[in-house]
Amino acid sequence: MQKLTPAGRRVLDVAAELFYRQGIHAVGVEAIAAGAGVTKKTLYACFGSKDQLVTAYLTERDQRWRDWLAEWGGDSATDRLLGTFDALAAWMDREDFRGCAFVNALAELPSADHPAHAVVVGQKHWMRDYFADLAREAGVADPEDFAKSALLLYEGVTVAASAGIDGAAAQARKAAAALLG
Amino acid sequence: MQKLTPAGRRVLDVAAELFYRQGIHAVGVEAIAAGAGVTKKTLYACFGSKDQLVTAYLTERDQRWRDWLAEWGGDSATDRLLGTFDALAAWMDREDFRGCAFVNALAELPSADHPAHAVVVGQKHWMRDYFADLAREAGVADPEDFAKSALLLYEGVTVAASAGIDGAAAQARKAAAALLG
DNA sequence: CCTTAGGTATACCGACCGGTGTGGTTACTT
DNA sequence: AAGTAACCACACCGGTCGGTATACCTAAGG
Repeated sequence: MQKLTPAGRRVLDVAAELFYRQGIHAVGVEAIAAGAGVTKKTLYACFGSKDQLVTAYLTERDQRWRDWLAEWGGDSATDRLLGTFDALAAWMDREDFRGCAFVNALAELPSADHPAHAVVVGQKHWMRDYFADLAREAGVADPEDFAKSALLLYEGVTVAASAGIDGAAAQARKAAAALLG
Repeated sequence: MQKLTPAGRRVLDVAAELFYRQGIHAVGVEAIAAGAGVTKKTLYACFGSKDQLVTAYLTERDQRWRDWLAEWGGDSATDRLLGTFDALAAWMDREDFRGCAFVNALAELPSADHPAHAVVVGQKHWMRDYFADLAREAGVADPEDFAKSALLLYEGVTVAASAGIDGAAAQARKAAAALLG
């Protein structure tokens, strides 16, 4: 995403908030423009279409999550590996959680042709590779195998939490530790 | 759900297909009525509102999944426990999978007041209890703890599969077996 | 000094949304 | 024979959707 004009920046911030909070289909461009104190004309000048605005929203959110993870230190590779679930717990605490934005987007955008689809798929594969890299560094016997299981636990956390199941992140961390052996 | 008239039955079948395939917001009552060969008047006589139709769709899908699980036999409690992931794999193969209908519904219906919300939450808690009961029967040391982890894996499978990750169900089964010790 | 980028405001477009009203037809029940 | 439940056809409602058109304003840069 190239640099945005001040108005474009406001639009993307408001869109991100509304899309996540209320869902993509449920939010109209009119409401986004109004929330950003901007006319629809400006919104369309900056993003071209609602679909592209959605894609920009997901792309930026993906980047923010990767930055969040990168800053989440840990002494050893194992610490950083299991720390992923602590980072997730902390992320979910920041806002009133409404599930994984990428999973939610997938639910609302069935067409595989939608540009947002690739962003979501990319994010999940990146997470799996992230787990695999750390597992390799930690000397896990089969890093790819562990990474696949870790991804399942990771995705399970967001779903379970949004369905009102408490302590999902801590549970996932415990299970992942058990799988490490 | 009380018994439906033939027209109501067709409406619910078509609605289930369209809601799952295209998403709830993306499907209008007009399209459902047309698909069922029925007028909107009849649709509203049978279900009252789109929200109630959505709720009926999820409720029936929940029941179908429980029936599917119940028929999925297994010699021992452990077999039935791990067999859940085989049942899930088979379920996902039946149709061209588009994720967990309940998770998708949650993504599209942010309001916790929506009657469908309770159906989704109920389904997830039922699954956790299902795992816990089987784990207890199988003599697992801490059945509740295992059930929580199993639920995470279970939810992870549907998300990962819809994000194009192959072999998620088999991976979950393997991980669950490892957690059983 | 004049152009251009980045805005403003407002009105408009066709299409579709969930939901209702009116009235007529069929078929089974009592 | 009368009544009723289940359905059809069709027209209509106010509201919102994503997106565009016209016209004007303002500040920065050659």
